[in-house]
Amino acid sequence: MARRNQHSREELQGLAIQAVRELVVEKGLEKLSVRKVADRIGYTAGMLYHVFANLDDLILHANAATLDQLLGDMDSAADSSPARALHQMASAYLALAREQTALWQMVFMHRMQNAAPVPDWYQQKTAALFDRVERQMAGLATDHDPAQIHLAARTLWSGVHGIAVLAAQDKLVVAGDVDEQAMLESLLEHYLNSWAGE
Amino acid sequence: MARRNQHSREELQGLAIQAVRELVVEKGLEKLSVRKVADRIGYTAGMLYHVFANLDDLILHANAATLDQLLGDMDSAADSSPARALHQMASAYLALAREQTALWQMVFMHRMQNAAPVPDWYQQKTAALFDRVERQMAGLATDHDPAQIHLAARTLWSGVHGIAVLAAQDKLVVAGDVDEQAMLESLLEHYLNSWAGE
DNA sequence: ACCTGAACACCGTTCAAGT
DNA sequence: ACCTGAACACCGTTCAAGT
Repeated sequence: MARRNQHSREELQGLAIQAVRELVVEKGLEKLSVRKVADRIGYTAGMLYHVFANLDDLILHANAATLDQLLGDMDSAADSSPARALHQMASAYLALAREQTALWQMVFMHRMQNAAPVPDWYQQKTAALFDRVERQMAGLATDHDPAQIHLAARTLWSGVHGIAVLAAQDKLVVAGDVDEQAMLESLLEHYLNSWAGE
Repeated sequence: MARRNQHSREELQGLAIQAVRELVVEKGLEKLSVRKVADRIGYTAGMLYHVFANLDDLILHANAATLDQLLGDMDSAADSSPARALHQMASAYLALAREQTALWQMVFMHRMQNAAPVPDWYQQKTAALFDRVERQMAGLATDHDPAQIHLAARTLWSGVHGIAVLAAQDKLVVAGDVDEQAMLESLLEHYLNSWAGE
């Protein structure tokens, strides 16, 4: 058999992406396979290679949906004062790691095979994330030059990311005796205190 | 054939661990396989299951060597003043991520299969790392209670870890326009400034 | 044009059988 | 007791061939 034509190319992509997200939530990233994705949507594994370049490409597209969701959450915090906005953005970032651990892990822990470069469209999405932070930092300390703001934004957000890593790990590995939300507040308060000048 | 008996059980373990570390440095974690490890040391894959529980167990043992090296580097910084010791420890942590990226990645990015729990002996090694940090933090602010010191140590070190993640990523994915050493100094200076009270 | 299904080159893991 | 080698149940990926 062949030529079923029940779905357009775009519908097929959407179905596959949805299946990836479901499977990863149900069984975890390490159990994900092209064959299982194909099974779930009622096609063969070979078909997916007509619609995606390979498994990495498929995962990247599934991650794009998660990143868009995160960017949306972070944007809805942008109206508050810079300090409040940064707190809310960090909380949104941590919430994803805690509540959607598997999806968060797929975004931030998945490494490309063959050390293949991450495509441009994807890198732009992750760069957009740092931009949101930088913009708020700029509003917080108007006397700092752009290079200082760039460095501080990346420093602060690396810290937030590190806490999210710990939160995701603890949820998966061992229930830690840590309050990640408290760590987040400690980081933001003390770092910004000193950086923005009290 | 069988019963070659050229190596003791302990020698076999050492050979396998060494082969894992070499292979991961040469080809990366995603290319590592039980069969390749066995090939490199001149045995069959089956043999490794008489000496290790499975691939995760083998990787954990290889990671133990890296963690011991890191703990050693961090300990040799313990003589300085608390603030200087923390800077040196953080630099040692970052140096591992930058210079031994593949080994660092295997320690901090490898997830267990089947969501199996990380064994006790391994968790104690990673806990030892936080202990080193906590001890220095205690020396820095004698008026803070143990719970505050515990929280601050984990917060600061999550930040250091986040910067190391970024450094490893940039080295593998795309040469970033970031100076991670400067980020480290920014984090330590500002966080400790405010936390320890100016 | 769209999709299949078989094939290729791999995996981790187990375990009866050889010495 | 020590280790092999074959087997099992999987992988990602390709592509000639069917409709």
